[in-house]
Amino acid sequence: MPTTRTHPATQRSEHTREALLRAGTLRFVEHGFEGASVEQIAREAGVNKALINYHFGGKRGLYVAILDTTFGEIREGLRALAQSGGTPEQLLGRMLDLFRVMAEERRPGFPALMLREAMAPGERFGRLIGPHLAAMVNVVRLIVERGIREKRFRKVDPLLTHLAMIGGMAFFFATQKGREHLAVQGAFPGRFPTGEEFVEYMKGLMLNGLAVERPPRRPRSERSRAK
Amino acid sequence: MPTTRTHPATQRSEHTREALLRAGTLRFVEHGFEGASVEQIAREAGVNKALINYHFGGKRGLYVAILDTTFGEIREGLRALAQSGGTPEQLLGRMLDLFRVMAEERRPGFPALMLREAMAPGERFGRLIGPHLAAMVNVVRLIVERGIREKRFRKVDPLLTHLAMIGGMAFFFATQKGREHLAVQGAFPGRFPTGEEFVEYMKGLMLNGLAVERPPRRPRSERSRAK
DNA sequence: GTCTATAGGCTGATAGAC
DNA sequence: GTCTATCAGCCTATAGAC
Repeated sequence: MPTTRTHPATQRSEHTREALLRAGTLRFVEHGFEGASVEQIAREAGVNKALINYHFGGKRGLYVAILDTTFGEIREGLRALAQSGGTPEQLLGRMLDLFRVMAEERRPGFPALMLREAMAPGERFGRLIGPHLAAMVNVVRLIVERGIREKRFRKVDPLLTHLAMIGGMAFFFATQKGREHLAVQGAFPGRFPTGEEFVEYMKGLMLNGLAVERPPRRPRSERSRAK
Repeated sequence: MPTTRTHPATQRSEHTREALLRAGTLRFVEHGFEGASVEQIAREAGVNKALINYHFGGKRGLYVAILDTTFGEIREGLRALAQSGGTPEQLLGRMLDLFRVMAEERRPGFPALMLREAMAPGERFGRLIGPHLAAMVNVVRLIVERGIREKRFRKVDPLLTHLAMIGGMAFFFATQKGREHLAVQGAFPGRFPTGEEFVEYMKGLMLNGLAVERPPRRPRSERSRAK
């Protein structure tokens, strides 16, 4: 079988596989499954295009392998997070940090992969991505439900909370390149916020937005400026 | 010229154009530009595929026409919103309502179109979508800045506010079908929230999250349950 | 304006030498 | 495992009849 290695991994084949996974990720993230071509991926990986068929059984096989490894890693990170201690506020913050690290460092482009799959749900969507997404929803749900139980959060819907928070994050990181692109053309207004900036903003928004006590409608006077 | 009509619009050609625009939107939204085929679009529109070239000058021409009309309408709605009166809170709420109406009724699929473009920024991205996005950012910026000036909002960054809010909205509506799909397979946890539900949630999150007075860290006792 | 027929390019995949 | 050569299929676009 091509996809499961028979020889020790200390061979050129390992390099080939990983080069294809890396180049494939880049192309699939930017152009989607249909938009990417195996020739371009192979060229970018510096290997012959026939090797995509040999190692992964075809274009779709490469794509599935990429989704698998990517979301497997995300899920592992979530598992560790769910077991760690702290207040619900801290856990939510740590989840946002994890998302950023994955999106910017460990698995660049994973938000775009996720979004593309969710927008064009084929058969594979449910089987492949579904369980991983469900795990993500579940972590948020546990945190939010605990926050509510401990009277730290308002009685919000955990699923809607997940959608608003993770949706905002996925959108931001999936469209970072687009903003850069616009920036170069001078077509985008204002600054080009970094991932860290956005994550800090999101933490503030969520923690204030979820907090129990409602602020008074009329502000008395100017106080506590957010730095 | 094919794209600008010379004859009165009371002809079959008008029907053909609109059938192609409608079918094209569906296909482009679901499969992206590369993933959609003109043959399928023409079949779905019930017209001959050569007419795509006649009326729009080709596949790309049809796509551009779709982006143009879609985002033109969004922008018009925003213009009206910006001129209407009310508190910053009301304006933000009305903007979210407008987004939902556009995404679910007037221009189904527009969030997906926006996302796909933003994820794969080509040359046309800046020229075509850029100005429309800039207009969107600008409306949020004006509202948020007024809210801050009037001491109703915290001193938040308007651009980050826009990204979190509109990003969450775009994500939600672009992935609605995906959730339905998962729901059928039983792979998605929990309910399947409607657009209206999500918009109401987002209003609450933003207004609480942006509000001036910070809630105390320790809740005194259980009060004011959010309905 | 609409349709049929067809051209021409590109894509993913495979057979077979090394 | 890697590479070259090649194929069949699909896709967009066009020419020309009506």
